[in-house]
Amino acid sequence: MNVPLRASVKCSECPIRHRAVCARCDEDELALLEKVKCYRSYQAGEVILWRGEDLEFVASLVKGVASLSKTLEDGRTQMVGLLLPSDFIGRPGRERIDFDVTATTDVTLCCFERRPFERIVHETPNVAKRLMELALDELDSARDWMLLLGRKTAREKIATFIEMLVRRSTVTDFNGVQHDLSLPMTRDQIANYLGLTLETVSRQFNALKKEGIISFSDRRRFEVRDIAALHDATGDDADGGLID
Amino acid sequence: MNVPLRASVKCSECPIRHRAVCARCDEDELALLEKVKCYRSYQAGEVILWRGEDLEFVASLVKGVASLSKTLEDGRTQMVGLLLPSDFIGRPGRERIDFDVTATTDVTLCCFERRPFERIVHETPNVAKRLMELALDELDSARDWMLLLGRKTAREKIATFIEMLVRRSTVTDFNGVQHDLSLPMTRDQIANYLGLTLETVSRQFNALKKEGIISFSDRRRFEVRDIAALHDATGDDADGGLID
DNA sequence: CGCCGGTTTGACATACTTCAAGAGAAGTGG
DNA sequence: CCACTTCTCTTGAAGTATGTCAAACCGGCG
Repeated sequence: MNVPLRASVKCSECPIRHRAVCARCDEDELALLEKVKCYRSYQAGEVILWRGEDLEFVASLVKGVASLSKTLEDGRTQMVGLLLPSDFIGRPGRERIDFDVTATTDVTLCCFERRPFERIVHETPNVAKRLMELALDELDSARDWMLLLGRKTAREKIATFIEMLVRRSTVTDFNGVQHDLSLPMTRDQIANYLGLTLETVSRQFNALKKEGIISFSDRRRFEVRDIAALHDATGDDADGGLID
Repeated sequence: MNVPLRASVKCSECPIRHRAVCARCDEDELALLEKVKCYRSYQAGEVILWRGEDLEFVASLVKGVASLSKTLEDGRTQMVGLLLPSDFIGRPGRERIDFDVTATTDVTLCCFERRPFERIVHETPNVAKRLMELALDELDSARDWMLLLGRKTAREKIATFIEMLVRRSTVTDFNGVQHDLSLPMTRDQIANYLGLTLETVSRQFNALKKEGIISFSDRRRFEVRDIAALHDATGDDADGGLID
């Protein structure tokens, strides 16, 4: 459990300043948080929190990708959430979590000890409010995921997954040109995310490739060649959830 | 869209007083809510809210069962939530919802107009806090459901579903004796809940019946004969989530 | 009585999994 | 720099759980 502490960035220069739990804070409130925060890093594959473990800290994800997952007795596992920068780990008023949190890529967290943080939540409506928004956003995406898991075909699942990657990455740097995107996880992890096997994931990726909808420059980096066809393959309706 | 208004029960005598959004309110706060509340009833099958529709009210479910569902272009549908008494419909700060809400059985709601309610939330930390708890509970059960949808077999899904019914109903009246339970929905609705077809649901019910794990007194009423075997069939581990 | 929605049951189809083998990359140590 | 291992990914062949289609059943109700 290698958890090197790293120097923190100043809040005012933090890349997730405007989206994380602190998004609505004014300067004074930010100073309050700044006093108790500390950075931690994890390598890809490291477990950040075990299911059932006592939560000693809560955190904002600053950099990288982490996943929430649940496992059945016999080892079948299902990811139940994907955390991207600005997402929050841990909940006010909860001492435990019922899933494992794992670093999918190298990850940097902005951590707060749970107790002091809860006091701040209690006294800072702007933090409490933002926390509520984040929880509701997660609920929305959990429900989209339920539709995918329960009703979509393998092909639709893969297409939806790719479309989500495109959307969540071009949000950050969009200037007309489509860059290569990279899969933040292995086929196996994608399978656990989509409720499939890794073989099916592989076959569906290659099917979309053969149809010219996507192309790979290497096993992890790809490009979308035909975004309309990709969308058609998702099974969603025309404007599906694009009401940002 | 038949929405007869019904006389409200006094909050102090309300059956969901201690679990709903008002659970943490004191007498004064309750009076505030009492002033703006009103009851509405819906018949089984009626749509309470359409996806995308403007939310004019939010509500607590007082009596009955309602469901949240999402539908793909070609008609495949997936339930993404089941609302039981004390569950909340609608979210502060959200003007729309991205799923349909339908009355599964006859339903009674305790409604609040959205705007006045949001003002109350803003000024009443006890309501805001409870709303947060309810959202987090929903998030937890959404994640359990994702594991079920993504990784469980038809048999495990049915067993899990029955176990949930047992748990949520004996919570209310537990006195050692196990009464008949009734399925609050049709096979078709159960199928949409579990990500199956109605035929598979029917077959799995009958399989469990043949094995003596459950028995039916009629198509809707059943009894659990072997609760240990039922639990084994869920695929969950021994103490699975029973940390109430 | 006859219809009707919900349900059961059977026969068949198939999407996905499972099992197995091999191909590429990527790292390790000599 | 080259074996050697290891890990991830691909591809094929075969198996199976679940879906699809169709018919019959059942209880309730006009």
